[in-house]
Amino acid sequence: MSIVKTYLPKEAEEKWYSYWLENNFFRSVPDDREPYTIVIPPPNVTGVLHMGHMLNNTIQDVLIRRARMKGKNACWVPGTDHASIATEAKVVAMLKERGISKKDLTRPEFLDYAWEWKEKYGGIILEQLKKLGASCDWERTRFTMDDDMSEAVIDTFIHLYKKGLIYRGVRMVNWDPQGKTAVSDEEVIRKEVNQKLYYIKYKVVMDELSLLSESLATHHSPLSSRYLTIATTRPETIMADAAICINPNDERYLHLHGKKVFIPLINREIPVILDEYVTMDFGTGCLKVTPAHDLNDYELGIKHNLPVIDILNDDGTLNPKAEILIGEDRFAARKKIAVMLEEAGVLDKVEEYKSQVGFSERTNAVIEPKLSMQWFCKMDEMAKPALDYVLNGDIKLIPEKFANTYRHWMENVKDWCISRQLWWGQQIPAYYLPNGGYVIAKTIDEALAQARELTQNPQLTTQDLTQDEDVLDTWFSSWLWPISVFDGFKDPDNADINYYYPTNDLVTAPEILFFWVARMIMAGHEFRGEVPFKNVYLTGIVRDKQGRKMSKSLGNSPDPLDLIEKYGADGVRVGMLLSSPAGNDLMFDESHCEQGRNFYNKVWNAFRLVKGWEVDHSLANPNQVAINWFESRFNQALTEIEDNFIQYRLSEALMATYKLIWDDFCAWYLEMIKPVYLQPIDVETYRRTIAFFENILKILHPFMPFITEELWHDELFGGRTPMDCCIVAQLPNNGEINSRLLADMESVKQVVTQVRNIRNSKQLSPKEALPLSVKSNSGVEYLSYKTILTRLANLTELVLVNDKLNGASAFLVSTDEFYVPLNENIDPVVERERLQKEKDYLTGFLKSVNAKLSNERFMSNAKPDIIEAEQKKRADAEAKLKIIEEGLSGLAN
RNA sequence: GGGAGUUUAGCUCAGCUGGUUCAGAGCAUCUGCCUUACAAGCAGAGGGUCACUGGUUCGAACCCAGUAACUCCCA
Repeated sequence: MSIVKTYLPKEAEEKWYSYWLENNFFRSVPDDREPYTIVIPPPNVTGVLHMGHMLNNTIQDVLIRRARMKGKNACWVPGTDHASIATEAKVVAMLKERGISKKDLTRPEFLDYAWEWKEKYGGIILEQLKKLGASCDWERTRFTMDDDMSEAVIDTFIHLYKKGLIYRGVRMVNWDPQGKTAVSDEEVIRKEVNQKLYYIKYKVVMDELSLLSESLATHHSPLSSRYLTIATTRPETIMADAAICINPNDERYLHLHGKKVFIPLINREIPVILDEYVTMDFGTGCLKVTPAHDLNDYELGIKHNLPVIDILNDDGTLNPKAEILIGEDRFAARKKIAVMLEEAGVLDKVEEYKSQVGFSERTNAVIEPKLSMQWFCKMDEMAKPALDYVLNGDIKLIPEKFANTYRHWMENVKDWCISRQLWWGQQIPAYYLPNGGYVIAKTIDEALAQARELTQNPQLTTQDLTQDEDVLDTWFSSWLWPISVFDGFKDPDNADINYYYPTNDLVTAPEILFFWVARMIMAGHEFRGEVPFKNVYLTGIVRDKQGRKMSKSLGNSPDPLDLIEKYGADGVRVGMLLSSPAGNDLMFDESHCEQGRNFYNKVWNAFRLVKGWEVDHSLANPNQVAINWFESRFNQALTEIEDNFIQYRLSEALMATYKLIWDDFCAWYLEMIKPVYLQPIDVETYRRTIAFFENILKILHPFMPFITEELWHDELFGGRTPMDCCIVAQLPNNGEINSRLLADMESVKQVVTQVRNIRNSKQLSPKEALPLSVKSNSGVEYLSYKTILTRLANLTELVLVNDKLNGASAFLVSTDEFYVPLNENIDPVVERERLQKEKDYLTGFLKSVNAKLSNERFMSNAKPDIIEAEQKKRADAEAKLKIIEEGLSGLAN
């Protein structure tokens, strides 16, 4: 055979991907077919392909290819996200390497560098997706900072501002002191960290009365009433304390009600306040309240009307309001103040303590809760319809369990901080007036007009206006993605948006269900009055074998491109999908890719077999039964696969395809029909087998696009026109299923297995043909399967008998009795043991069935078909028992 | 601390409305085979107290309650 024994994917991948591109198979323009649309979750423009992308995009590609093969107009829109903070960080780092500091650049200069960087590295991830086989319509590639995409963002801001949904205000935000920007809650990663819990004594301000009561009551309390002790992980913030809070029900501290205390080291007086918010059994039960530096304290401060003392600069160093340690970094200050407290004799003790600390997703700096002036988008009003879409099923979350989480979040939604103290992104269209106040406008000219009107001052010039320095959160771009990629803002009634929107499926990670998916739904409702997509398929996290999330810092993630190199894109795709039900984390193991590789190699070798056959037109077709069986089996599998896809059970759809091909087609069908070595095959079997093979290529294509396209074009399948490609072939239609034939064949397969088993256990060579006698009690006509049985079980003869055969190896399939007369004697002891075991099992089984059937409550409560099934079980078991008992008594003789 | 989820074979997971000979699949393992498509393979086989304890029911992996362990989200 001239064809190589193992399939080499590399060449075919490059060849066919180019071919698909050249022939515009990924291109979609509106026509009169039904659309099927997916918008890609735009990866960060700074990103490189990681395993999460592989999983996510493999799923999208499977869905889009299948839709294409079902005759839909399939459109997969690709693109990237400008990722303001991540990209800005990378550009700053790049400039630093070149010896340039961001501080020394003007905004336009910096942006020039940023765009330069984006042009150079921005497309990498999309190129990598091509290696995976992603069939995106690349002509539609978008970037969230493209001019018209940015315009949509600004228009949206203005629209929402006019509606009163955007406002400016001072709020507690997550401050990244390294990036010197606010970040959203979702960009904060909480990690458990070993910290220290410092117990600090605050001196109580004493008056004479308290001194008196102290002398009367102290022996009840182990704590000195001259001091109270608080526990904190952040001693450097004591200078910002506004109060000490205790629980009014805490009997230990009744004597502190209405008192004041001194902050150590700076001796500022602060009140003791009462609030049930304080947990009595945490720490000492005394809580220092620091409104400027803790979200809960901030709220407590508002409730008790406490002053806000902010002692930190934007970069995390202490400012003059701290009075001491001015200019020190917060962590250096923490160490120093511990020493100072110790020296002052007010550090009671230090304990090891584990707690959750927030880190910036981008810079990994410890997040500082900080009060600052920011822009916010109101969420309540928009959240309601967005919640309803999911609750009433207009949008389905897959798996459904995420609806709970979604609901919880939407019912407790907080306003969205949309400003970021960065340059890379869409600059907020707010223009400040010289005397305070601001206007919101798309251009500076419009801003000027508004400003003149507002101030009634026609002398104002653009020079007098200052645009807000900040940019908008990247998610404020990406929430518009399903609309903006089709120009739905610029041109709300254009052909594309009318045709493709709402899109069909969104494939993304549950981590961004809220800050991306939910907001897209809000935007969809706000700007189109419609859902942005109908189904949201939530993938899991790709983890390593030990269950750890794959990450660069852990170094536990394989490079996806290396995997493709090693196992082929088809192998990796299958590897990703084999064990990744929706919503479940994927425990990735390279062996899955190996399994994928083995699978395409199996397909390749099945092809080699068929390819090698010579046809003899004079031969009759001996394989009609096998052909009919496989046809039915194929149609049955088609239904199973379709059913799995409807339920988005992609792993199971793949597994059904895998088993159909490997087990039914290769292990059974091809073995049934393949001619003896170097013998020709009849034309009918040949023709039908090739047709089966072609259908197999079709159903396999969405999972393994490359090998299927490669084989599709082989001359075995006849001539192909240039546009006749597997990628656009139409999936086979459901055909007839002969269930009687399928059931019979299950018995036939069991017979084959049993005979092989006998051979195996007697250590006979597979080459040794054996005779087989059958006493059929079930009505299955085994003689009509004689060709198959003879072939697969390697029989010398198949004869029907009316009586059991003594001295032969026997087995039962259903209620049919089979006998293999062997030259050697059957060991009666072993045989008796075998039969007795089976008898015991059946007796027990029959007993349980009888118990049901004689139970009145079962008979009156169970559905008729259940009862019928039980009756059949009883009949079958009784028949089998009878046969076995005959066998046993035969042995006794 | 609040909420959600998970727990089925060595591993990764199915198991639908409680009811078929129901305890499954793939991988891994073991045994025998280099049998002319494929050793990346073929033919067989062995693996489980369905986390635990109760309850409901004629009947529970499945429903209910509690317990334990793990995971995620929110504080």
